[in-house]
Amino acid sequence: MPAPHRRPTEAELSILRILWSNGPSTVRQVVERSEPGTGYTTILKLLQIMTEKGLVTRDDSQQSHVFAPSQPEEKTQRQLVDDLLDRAFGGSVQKLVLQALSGRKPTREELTELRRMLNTLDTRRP
Amino acid sequence: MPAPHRRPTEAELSILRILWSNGPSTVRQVVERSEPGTGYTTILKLLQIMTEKGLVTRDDSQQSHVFAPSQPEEKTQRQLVDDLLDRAFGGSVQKLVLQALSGRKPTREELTELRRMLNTLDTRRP
DNA sequence: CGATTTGTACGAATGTTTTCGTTGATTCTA
DNA sequence: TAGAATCAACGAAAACATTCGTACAAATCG
Repeated sequence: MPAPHRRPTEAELSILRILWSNGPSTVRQVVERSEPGTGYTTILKLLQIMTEKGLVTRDDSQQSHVFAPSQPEEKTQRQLVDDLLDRAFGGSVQKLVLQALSGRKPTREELTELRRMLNTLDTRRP
Repeated sequence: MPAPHRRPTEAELSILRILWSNGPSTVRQVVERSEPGTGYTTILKLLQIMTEKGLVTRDDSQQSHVFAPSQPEEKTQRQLVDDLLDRAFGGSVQKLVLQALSGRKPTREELTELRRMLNTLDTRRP
């Protein structure tokens, strides 16, 4: 029975990002897309740990096992942002958005896009 | 020479939050506001490490040293959110905001407030 | 077939973060 | 002033995260 999800560590998140953008992958495929110089067994070990934690699933029907994220990207992202919201922003979405936007200057298009998002959330209200 | 800022760890961030909301504090004051059961020397040690890292400053002119954050809350928050943006959202502010908002249902007031923020950012454009 | 390549498993070394016991100094109090 | 309370310093243990060497199995190739 898969334990409840712990937050992925730094190295684990790097691997998840590769799996999300490239789809289910073998160890070797992950290594190829990792930071150059990262050892094969390092990635393998991490994937083994991630399997134990339930962060990824493993298909071992082939000789080279194939790993896939067990959660959709969005769900993990939401957990991470919720977590940061609690840990650093006292739960204030406004403050978080403000800091996110003040870091990089958003283009007018991005602002428009954000407004559209807000409208969608507003009208879809119960 | 103060080393460049590393990202505060989990425990360090909890302490920073207390310092931000309560102002400069002694070890004891931080302990009182920490998770019940946290040992005095645990907090002391963390504050010593944080002083070395430059995350807090120490006023030792009194018998009980007084610690204060060396960066304003907003600056650290921005570092953290920028960091998460890179590590988990591929730099997309929209995706981050979307996940932040879809987590907790924002009230209409919050949405209004967010729109006001966007407008301010828009009109203050160079 | 025998050698090389490609793969998993595992354990141990290394590094980092968190916790706490102990020591000795200073201050308070009876 | 003696004993109790409060404090900073420090080192080491415990917990967690990362990296890699080694062993051995399966597939591939000459």
